[in-house]
Amino acid sequence: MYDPSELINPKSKITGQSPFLKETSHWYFPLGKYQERLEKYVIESDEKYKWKENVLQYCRGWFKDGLKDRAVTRDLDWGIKVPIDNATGKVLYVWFEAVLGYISATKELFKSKGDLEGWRDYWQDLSTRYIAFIGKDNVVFHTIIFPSMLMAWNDGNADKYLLPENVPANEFLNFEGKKFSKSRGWGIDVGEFLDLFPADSLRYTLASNLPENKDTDFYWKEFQAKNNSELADILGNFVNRTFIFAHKHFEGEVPERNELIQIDTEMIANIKSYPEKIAKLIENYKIRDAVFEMMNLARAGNKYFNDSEPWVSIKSNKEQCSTTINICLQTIYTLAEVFAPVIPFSSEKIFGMLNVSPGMWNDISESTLNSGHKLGKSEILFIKIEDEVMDAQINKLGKVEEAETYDVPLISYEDFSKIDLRTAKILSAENIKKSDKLLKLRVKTAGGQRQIIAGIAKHYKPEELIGKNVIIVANLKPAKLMGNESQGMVLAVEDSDGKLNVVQVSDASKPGTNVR
RNA sequence: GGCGGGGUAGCUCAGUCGGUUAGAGCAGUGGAAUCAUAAUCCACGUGUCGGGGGUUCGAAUCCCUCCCCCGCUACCA
Repeated sequence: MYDPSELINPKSKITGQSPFLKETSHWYFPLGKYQERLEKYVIESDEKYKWKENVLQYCRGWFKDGLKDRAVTRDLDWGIKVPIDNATGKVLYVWFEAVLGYISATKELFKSKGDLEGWRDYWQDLSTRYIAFIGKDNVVFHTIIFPSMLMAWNDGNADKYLLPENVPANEFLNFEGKKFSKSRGWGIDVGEFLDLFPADSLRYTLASNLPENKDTDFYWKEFQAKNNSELADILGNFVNRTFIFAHKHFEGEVPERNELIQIDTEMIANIKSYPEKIAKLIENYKIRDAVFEMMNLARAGNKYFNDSEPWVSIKSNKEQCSTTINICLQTIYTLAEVFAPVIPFSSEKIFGMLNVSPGMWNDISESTLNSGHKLGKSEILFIKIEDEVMDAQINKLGKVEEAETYDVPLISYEDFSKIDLRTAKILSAENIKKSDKLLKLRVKTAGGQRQIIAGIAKHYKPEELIGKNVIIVANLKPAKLMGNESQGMVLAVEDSDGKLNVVQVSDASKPGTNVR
């Protein structure tokens, strides 16, 4: 990487001008003044709330180098103008302004609701837990810069702002092995995505593969697999088989829970332990593990259903069958509760199918549903995504990428020099009988006149070409096209409409001039 | 260049302040069952833990070195 001042003879790619140094002045934030307090803040927050190791490392690195005062203004003609008199042409540095934008946005939100003070609950109420979920590139702005700004304000004002309790930064999410890039068409727009697939399927896929420890990728195939073999096959099918069974054999009601045998008590223990386990993981920002455990509860449900064999006991021991279905339904209630943060729409559907309203997480118990409670209508929760649908998305990507990639074999200068390119003046042009593509041209070039057959009849009328100065490949081996010998080739390029345009040169070049 | 993170099974990822035969899900192979969206359940992993060197009774884990990927490093948010 070069410093701009080290470049030799630099030029702007756009204007061709050379950059020059100029003097300017800026407003600075005295970050150095806050180092001690910031270090204390980070250490204490970590002790209290257990910060992530990578986040701590970032901070330690900055502290070790020593915090330097930072310019918080820039000379740009766009951005947030510095709101003081002698600051014309100055805008706020993005990270000095963006973090404040979080507060402004909250204020705006409440203002639009007609509540001018509501924003304070989020930024100033001591019971608020301020947690910054961000990507790895933003760590220092949320652990050092913004907290120092808030400290500065808090020092001089009565209304004090909260500092983040934790900044559980994630790494980056990539797309099909490469970085997202709007300009290169690599990725998919969320809105577009949601037109095609359910939000919950996306939410589940993202949550179960969150880049908590390192960069991860979104793959269409993985999305399909997660939707089909986890959401549909494991969770969806467990819910579906239970509901169908209850409607078919128990009149759509929650059946009695009778005498418990070992697998019953084991499953009941799961209903109690999973929410606790999942809650703990979420509180420690281990979302992936939490999501995995959510699905494990559905797995346990399937296993319980399988091992209990209600399709056998319905005939031989209806009381036991009744117990099995009761416990399966309680499990489904629990699944709806624990899955709610990840797949809220499906969760709501399940509550509807159970004909109950969602409760509080801490109230989840093994007997939330009373026997005799009437169940709602059951429906399929997740539709599987077919291969063809997925392939269509993948193919779409390939096309964009192909068009953008320039990957052709290199040739040596020697190879290039073998090609004899010459200017040529078109003296005459005429259509060739029985051909709708070819034109017969007479051109003047090096070595006198010659005949060239060009495949441009669909793009030019003969008379349009006469007198044009073009470029030809002069040493191409002669070939016969539709019975006419062609002694060379005219260069042409296709425009965005698919029309061919012959490459032209100015009249100043004598016909036969070498093109280099 | 400096700082930080990462490189572990076909794929996506856990595990890393040294310690029993390195794990999970998916995919794959075989079997069981048939209530269910042909869904479910059970069984099956000889992986150069990026390469090389070192410390140690013992290294994916600590140290050195090299390679590759990502982020930050005063004007993209």
